[in-house]
Order: sequence, then C-alpha cells, then structure tokens
Amino acid sequence: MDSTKKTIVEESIASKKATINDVARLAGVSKKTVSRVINNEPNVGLKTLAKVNEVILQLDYSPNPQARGLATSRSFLFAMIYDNPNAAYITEAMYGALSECRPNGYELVVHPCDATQSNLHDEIINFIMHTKIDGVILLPPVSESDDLIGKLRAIQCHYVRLLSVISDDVAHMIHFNDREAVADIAEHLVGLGDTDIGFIQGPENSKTAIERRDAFSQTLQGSGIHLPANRIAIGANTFKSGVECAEFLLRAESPPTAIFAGNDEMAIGVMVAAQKMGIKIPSELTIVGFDDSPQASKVWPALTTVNLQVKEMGKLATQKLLALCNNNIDEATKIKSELVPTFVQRQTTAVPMDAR
Amino acid sequence: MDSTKKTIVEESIASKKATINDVARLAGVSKKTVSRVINNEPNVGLKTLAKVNEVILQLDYSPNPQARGLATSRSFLFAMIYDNPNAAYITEAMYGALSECRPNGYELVVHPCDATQSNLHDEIINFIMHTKIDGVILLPPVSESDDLIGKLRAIQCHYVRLLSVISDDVAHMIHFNDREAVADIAEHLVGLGDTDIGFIQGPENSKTAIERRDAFSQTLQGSGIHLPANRIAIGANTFKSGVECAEFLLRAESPPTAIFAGNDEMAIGVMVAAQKMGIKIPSELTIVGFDDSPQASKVWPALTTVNLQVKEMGKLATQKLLALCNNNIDEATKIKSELVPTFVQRQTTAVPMDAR
DNA sequence: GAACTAAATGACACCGGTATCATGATAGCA
DNA sequence: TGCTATCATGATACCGGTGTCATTTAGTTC
Repeated sequence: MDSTKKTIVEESIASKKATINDVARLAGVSKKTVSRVINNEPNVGLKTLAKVNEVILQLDYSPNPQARGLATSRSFLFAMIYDNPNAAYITEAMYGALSECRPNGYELVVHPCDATQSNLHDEIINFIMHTKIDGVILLPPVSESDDLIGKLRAIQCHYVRLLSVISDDVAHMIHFNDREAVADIAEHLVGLGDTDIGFIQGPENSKTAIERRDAFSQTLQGSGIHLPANRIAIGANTFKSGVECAEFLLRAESPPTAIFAGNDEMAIGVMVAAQKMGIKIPSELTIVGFDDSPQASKVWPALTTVNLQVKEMGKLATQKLLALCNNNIDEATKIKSELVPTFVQRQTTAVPMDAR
Repeated sequence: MDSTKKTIVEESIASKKATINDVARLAGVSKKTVSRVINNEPNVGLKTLAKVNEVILQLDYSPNPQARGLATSRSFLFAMIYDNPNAAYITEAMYGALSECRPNGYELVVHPCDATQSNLHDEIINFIMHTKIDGVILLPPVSESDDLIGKLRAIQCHYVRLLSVISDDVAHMIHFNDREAVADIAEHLVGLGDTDIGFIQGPENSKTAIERRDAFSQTLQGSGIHLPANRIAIGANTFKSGVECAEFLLRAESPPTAIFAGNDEMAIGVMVAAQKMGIKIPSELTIVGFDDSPQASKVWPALTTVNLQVKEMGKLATQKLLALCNNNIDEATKIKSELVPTFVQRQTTAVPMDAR
C-alpha cells in the first residue's frame, strides 16, 4: 500500500525522462539551439549557453541515443571482436576500452566469435551492418586477418586492431613489440647460464606465434646459442598442448634445462607436466611464459613472464577509434601505437645455472 | 587506381543499406505492411506476406535498430552488470547470454563496476537511463543488493539476477543451489575419512559466503563432525587471501587434514601455501574449491571443485529477460530458475584417510 | 443482391534528435 | 548614416521505423 504508492510515484518521476523539447521550452530557445549546446557547436551566445546548460542540469537531461543515432546514422556503440580463449585477456582489454568509452558517450558491445567457422568474416560484417556499430576493436588472433580488414573497409566501418606484427597504418593499430620482449626473455635465459633451451610455439597459422619463435631464435643466435628443430614443439596456445609439448621436450634423452613457452597457458602446462614427472622448478628446469595472465602469479612457483599491458592497449585502441569516428585521422595517427611489454621476473627462473 | 576504384564501388554498394521504404516500394505495399511482416503481426494476407518476405531476402533488409528504438522506446540492448574479479566467470556468463541475445536481435553491453564506489547504484541507474538499456543481467555479488533492485524497479528496467540465495520471485532470478553443492563437498570429505576440516569463507558481507559456510557446517554436523571457530578463516575470495588463510590454518599446532575454500581462487591459494610449506597434496592435505574455474584443471594436482554452470545460467537469465521484455511474465516464470552445481572430483581429494 | 462483418491494407502523425537554410541582430567600416 | 559581414537563432524537413485510425476488400448471411 504505502510502498506501492511510493513505487508508482517514483516511477512517474523516473519515467518522465526529459526530452530536448522540454529543455528548449524551459530555456526559452529552439531545440536546434539546445542541440548546438549539446554538441559543442560554435555560434551560441554566452548567455544562451549558460541558460541552456543550467536547464540541462536541472532536468538531468541527456539526449536519446536512438534519436541521435537515427538522425546521424550512428549508434554510439563500439564492439570488441575476439576469438581468444583467454578470459583474462578479454576482460582486461574490455576494462581499458570502457575507461575511454564511457566518458565519451559510447557503450561497448561484446562479440566473441569462432575462428573455425567458415563464414566468420561475413558473419562479423553482417553483425556490424545490422547493429550499425560505429567501430570495432579487434583482438588477436582475429585481428591478423587482412581479408576481414578489407571487408570492414568496404562497409566503411572504423576499426582498430591489436597486433604483435605491424601490418597496418598506425591510425588503425596498436602494436605490442613482441620482438623486444622475446629478446628480453632470451637474454634473461642466457644470463642465467642456460644454453640448452626448448621452445614451445603457438599454432603455425598465427603470425604472432611465428614472430615470437623467430625473434627468440635470432636473439639466442646473437649470443652464440643455436635453437635446433628438435627443441621446438608446436602447441596450440592451450594448457593441454603445453602439457603435451613439455612431455615431448622433457622425454628427450638429454632434455633442455630451460623452456620458453609462447604463452602463459602453455607455460603452466609445462609446469604441471614437469611436476608430474618429478622435475623440480626452477632448480632442475627453468620456465618462462608470455602474457602475465593472472594465473602466472597464482601458481607455485610463480611464473616468470612478460606483461603485455592489455588494459592499456584497450584504452589506446579506443582513443584511436574515437578519433577515427570524428574523422580526425591525424589525431588517431598521433596516439601512441606501440607498447613495449614489460619483463616480469618471478620464481620459475630464480636459480642461475652455476647454482643448480 | 584499380584498387581505389574497386573500393569506391564496394562502398557505394555496401552503403545503400535498404530501408523499409525500399522494401515497400519493391513489394508494392505500404511500409506499414512491411512493418507488420517484420514484427509477425497478424492480419497480413498470405500472398502479401510471401511477396514481402521475398523482397526482404532479396535486398538483405533488416530494420534499423535506432529507428525502431526511437519509435518504440526500446534499444534492443541488454547489459551485463558485474563486480566480480573472476574473468572466466564473466566471459562464461557472456557466452551463455549471447547465445540467446543474438538470435533474438539483442546485443549485449558490458558494464563492470566497482563495489567500493559509494554511489554505485546511482551510477548504474544513470547508465541505464542514459543508454535506454532494455534489461540487465546482474552477476553476484552485485546481484545481492535489494537496494539496487528497488531502484531498477523504480525506473521500470527489466532485470534478472544470478544468485546463490533465493531472494526474488523466480521470474527475476536464476538460483544456483549452493547448499546442495556444499553438502556434496562435505559428504565427499566425510567419505574420505577426514574429520578435522578447515574452512575458508568469503567476505562477511557476501550472502553467498555466509550461505556456504552455514551449509557446510550444518552438513558436517549431520555426520557428527563439528566445525569449530578456530578452523574457520575469513578470506576475500582472492588468491592472496587464500594464501594467508591457509597459512593461518596450517600453522596451528595440529593442523586440519582437509581444507574447503569458498572459491577456487582461494583454494589455489591454499595449494600454493601448502606447497611452499612442503605439505604434500593430497596425501598430507586434501583440498576442495568452488567454481570450477579454468585454473582448477590447470594446477597440479588438479583441484576438486564444483561446477556452477555459469554459461547455462547466463543463457537462462537471458531467456527470462527476453520474456520479461515481451511482458510475458508467465513465460519468464516458467523458465527453469534453479541449477544444481555439479561436483567435479579431481586429484586434490584423491587419497582416502586410511591410505595416507 | 443488399447488408453486414471481419480481414487486409494504407495514410499519416509521431518518436527525439540533427541538417539545411532563412532570418534577425549586431558590429565594423566607409 | 547606411551597408555589409558575421554571429546568433529559429523554422522546418528529415532520419526509418511504429501506432492509430480510416478505408478498402472479401466473405457471410438472409
């Protein structure tokens, strides 16, 4: 009764969300003038500006996104498109993106997809056409497809891709310098005194995976260490493949003293495989991962890895997207587009060779 | 040159997204009739129906969501609101929700939030008002707040909450039967022969955490086992607090032989703490978690836990939300609203007491 | 075949913004 | 003082759908 009454009152208050006409009437101007104020258009008198802003505040007015979208054929929606099993990676990127979306009146729609799907690209294009998404952020590995980018260009959809290899102009890309990070790892291992090192790479069709392998091999080469083919195992960036590849490498007659896995998932697989086989970490086997996933610091011993700064990437990508949507390509170009991952030393590389 | 030309042509083709007027003209009917067809309204002639559908297919027409939204004051957007550090939980829930959103023409917006923020609820309400979100899915623990629900009701926003404790009508809630799952765990431990058991609970202000503790304590009681206060440690559902609580419990003069942690994060913390202290799992310490997070199967030994079926919850919640948005409360009520988590035995509980 | 009912369809206003263009006001300058 | 040039503002059409209500068409009934 009392509560019912209160609810009704509250509803009636809440539901009377103010429109631009309400603001215009109360401020004694036309709705076009209110529109000017909302969009920071020039040529509004100072007194008018103040009055309109006052009324906007008073009515807690905010423009109807649907109406605005209809008039301008925009949706004020960005989408994050990913095909990536790493939940932490995704949520981090989302946090970063949202930190820029919200203050600029955009919302973020999620669009996970299945890379094995044959018509994947068309499905994505369809999604964008039907929802009128203003721009998309592409996470690796789906960001690596130039075919998809071509289709996005064709429908004039703004995009920014997160990539480990430079393959677009800087206005449309955030690039994390994998080579440099991988070099750090190689040098770290060399510094520990390891000379017989195993490597577990990601899938063959991933540019990132190949890039990491080549950078690793080349840096080792620079220190006079050769990475032979039988020390390379090809995984699928999954925990299970990490276990399998580790078993393969560690079952060799004289196994390597260190293993670098192309991502944390696989590195943790290596740890589990080693522990099952009774191999002590790090005194008998040094392990390095890549990603700094949350699990890396939640295993024992804690995993040495590389932090990709995914949140920061999501943030920068969104800044670029916002610039692109305002047709300000210059600005999009100026925004930082390269991040250097940071090396994170933990316990899996804690014992130098001469102390083992 | 050639490529430029091609791009322009593609653009011109792509940009001429058909409108309802195009369909109407080509089908020789009024746009209102097309609207009827789109919305499955009754009273459309069979021949007309066929013709319109044919043209729709031919033009690859789909209605403009902004225009539709403006006319009906809907946005065709759902939001997932969460304040939960567990990335896997979130992405699973998202997958489940999306599997229902997409076929029904809805998109999913993400809205993480910060529980420590003082004006959290108002911020959420603001978000919904400004974006005209049609309905929200609330993940725990933010789903536990009745204050927030009251505010949602006041602005007439549809919602469905994921909860471990029944505290709403079934049309607005998916309930996972924690008590039953916790009872399974308690019985499992008793079955192993453990009688001295430690418990790490989540934060005091979480209903779920309290629920789990009470259910655990009561089930043990039923088997004649008492859970004394000094065997209970209060954590924060985080890895770090799991480590700390484990250290507290295991440093006792005669430590428990088994520990049940209120979630996997903390359970993995227990594992790391035990391993640091040189305690063997499971031969010297039995451990059980709760959540079946991806990590649970990626630690060694693999963690015994409980699978909450989060994806399924996201799916069911969205089904209810769709029904609610169609003002079909009956249907929303009928959709399954209770899930029984499934017990997942792995290696951390592999050795019965008499074999230790 | 007239009268009546129900089904099928269309005309038109409307949702809440933006874009275009016209108009009024103000200031600068000859 | 008169005449522009520029700034400030408003009138009105429009974006692409949906809701209301009037109208046409087809089907019954007697």
